Formats: sequence, C-alpha cells, structure tokens
Amino acid sequence: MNVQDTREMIMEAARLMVQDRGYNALSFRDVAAAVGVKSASVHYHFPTKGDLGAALARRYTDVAAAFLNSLLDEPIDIHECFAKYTAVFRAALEKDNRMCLCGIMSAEYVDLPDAVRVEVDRFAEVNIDWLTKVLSRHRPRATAAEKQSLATAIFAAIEGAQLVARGRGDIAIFDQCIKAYRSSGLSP
Amino acid sequence: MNVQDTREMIMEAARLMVQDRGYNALSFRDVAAAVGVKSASVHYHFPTKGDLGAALARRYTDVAAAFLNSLLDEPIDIHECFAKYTAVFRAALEKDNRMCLCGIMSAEYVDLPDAVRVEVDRFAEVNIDWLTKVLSRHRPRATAAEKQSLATAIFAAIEGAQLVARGRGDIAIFDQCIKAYRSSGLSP
DNA sequence: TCTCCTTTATCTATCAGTAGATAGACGCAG
DNA sequence: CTGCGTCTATCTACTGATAGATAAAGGAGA
Repeated sequence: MNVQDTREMIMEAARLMVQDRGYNALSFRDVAAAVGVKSASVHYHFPTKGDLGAALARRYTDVAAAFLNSLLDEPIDIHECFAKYTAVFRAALEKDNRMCLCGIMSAEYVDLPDAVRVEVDRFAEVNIDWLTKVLSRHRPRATAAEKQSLATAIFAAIEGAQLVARGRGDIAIFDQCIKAYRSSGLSP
Repeated sequence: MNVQDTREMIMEAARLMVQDRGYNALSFRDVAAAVGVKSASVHYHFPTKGDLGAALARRYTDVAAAFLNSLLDEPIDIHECFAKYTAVFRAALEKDNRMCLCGIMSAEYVDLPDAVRVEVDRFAEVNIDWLTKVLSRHRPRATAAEKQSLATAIFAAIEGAQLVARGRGDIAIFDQCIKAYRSSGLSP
C-alpha cells in the first residue's frame, strides 16, 4: 500500500471519529483498526495525538476555505449562496448525525493542545470572514463592525442549530432553525 | 460529615467538571479528590457513571425549570425577562469559561448513556417550552407552530453563541451574538 | 550489474498511567 | 448488634507513547 494512501486513510478515519465522538474519544487504536494497521504505524505518521488533531483541523479548515472561496467566485444569488453554506453543516448531520469538526472541538476547548486550538480558531475566523464578505453584498450600507458582528452571530447560530439538532437526533430541528434565522432577518 | 453533605458536594464538584470538560472527562477519581473522599465512596452514592451523569442533568434541568417559572410569575417587561434568561448562559462563561451542562453534553451525544440522554432532551424541551410561552406574550398573532419553531431557533442560537464564545475564549463574542439576535428580530 | 548504506514504513512487545467498577474490612451511630 | 458510610485494595480494560526488529525500496560507487 502506498504511503500517501495510509496517511490519507488515517486522516479520513480520524476525521469521522472526531466528528462523531469528539477529540477526546479519538484513539490511536481505533483509528489503526479502522485503517487496518497497528497503532504504532499511526504514531509514525502523527507522532502525538496533538499532531493528528491539528492536522485534521488544519485540513478541515483548508477544505472549507477553498469551498467558500469557490462560492464567492461564482456570481450566484446571495440566498442561494447562503443556502449552499448551510447545506454543508446539514450534510454533517445527514452523515450519521455527525457534527462540524471544529464545532465539537470547541466544546472540548479545555482539553485541546494549543496546536489544535489554533486551527479551531482559524476555522471560526474563515467562516466569519466569508460571511462578512457575503453580507457586504447583502447589506452594503452596514458598517464593517456591524457586518462582522452579524457574521459572528450567524455562524454561532448555525453551529448551535447543529448542536441542538444532533442532541435531539432530529435533523428537522436544524432545518427549522435555519428557516427561522432567515425569516427573522438574522441571515440572508 | 453528613451523608447529604457528601452527596451534595459530589454533585457540585461533578457538575463543575462536566461544565468545564464534558461528560467523558468526568472521572470518579477527580470528583473524589475534589470532595476529599475516595472514589469508592462516590460509587456508593452513584453506582455507575451514568447514574451520576443522569442525576446531574436531572437536577440541572429542575433548577432551570424552577428559575424559568419564577420569571414567568413576575409580571416584568418581556425584554427584561429575556435578558435574565440569556444572563444565565452568560454566567456559565463568566465562571471560568464553562458551558451549559446540557449544551456540552449534546456534543457528546453518542457517548451518553440513555438515562443521561433523556435528561439532556428534557432540558431542551423545558427551555423551548418556556421560550414559546414568552413569545406568546411578545408575538401573540403567531401560530403555535411558528412560536415553537422560533423558540427552538432562539434556544439553538444561544447555545451556539456560548459554544463559539467559549471556543474563542472571549465572552464579548457571546454578548455580540445576543445583541445581533435581538436587533435582527430573531429574539425579543 | 552488484554491493553497501540509508531511508521508509511497518510490525511486535511493552510501558506507565488512568478509567470505571467491585469486594471486603473498618468505624461509628442508633 | 445492626446497618450505613467510608475506607483499602484490587481488577480489568484502555489510553498515548516508546523501543527495537524487520522488510522493502532507493541511491551511490566500483
């Protein structure tokens, strides 16, 4: 088996586990078993658990940033753009009631190594920055601070909708929340 | 030392730990050390970890329900009423960046014993029911389903604000979100 | 091409630490 | 003397992490 393959498979298995049960529940043995190698081999690619967690969060954020940028490139309707955004969070719930990787890690904030925290922070930044840009099209008359505040609130509300929907095991709750955010005027 | 005292101290110490690091990080040894007894004594009062977790969530919900009912009894201004509600969530952050017990447990949904899940669910129900009642005063013309949906969205948004503010270690983010929820018309 | 050396990627085996849980003994109050 | 509460001591299971062996591949020089 190719080197890159193993490394990729480790990251993929680990990502799914964290999105399912959180950073604390991530174990080298479980990841190794899922991939079909020994835990020592996982340590070879990621010396410490913090290294693995940071790598996961970094890639997660990178992928998200790339996707969000691609949305801005297309000159699509702003509501459709926002719908595509929320659809990403919905997809995590669809996939076995999982959560946003950085959302679930936020809950474990205290236990995260610094290197992981940095990446979790960056995920929030990337999302809020993107939402701020989107709002610039939607509410061009708002001040920069207002847009940033609103963007933060929208991001938090979506994360919360995911958290509550997951806790109740009902994806309809997520849809209900997103709809309420829009019709109340919080989100586009 | 009185029996009730020990039991109370165990629950108090355990509650603080869960609000800080979650259900998974709750350990009999740590609780025992914080109280000043041995872990076997904790097992005497709460045979399994699930028993302890369920007792914590049950009391947490009971206390919240009592507080919320008391708010409804007083004929105060609805905005003041809502401000007192959000203040409770804010207080958790103030107290060493802690989270709502049931909020952080929602993130650990997969690992929760059934008995704990039931109580976490009930917490959400209690909050949403209360918010629905408050909205009845604020938006009497809305349908029952609309009010329930909006109440769910408000609850989720507040939980999300707490989650994101905690993840970034900045209570100002929570305040920012709450303000945005209000000015956008999502919450009263 | 053949040989020597290094690197890569994995394995087995083991470590110390901690988890939840249990059995049985001790002390004390009613 | 009984029973409640706590203790000591221990168990099994699992955690992240490390050491050392091994097989395979690549590169360099004769």
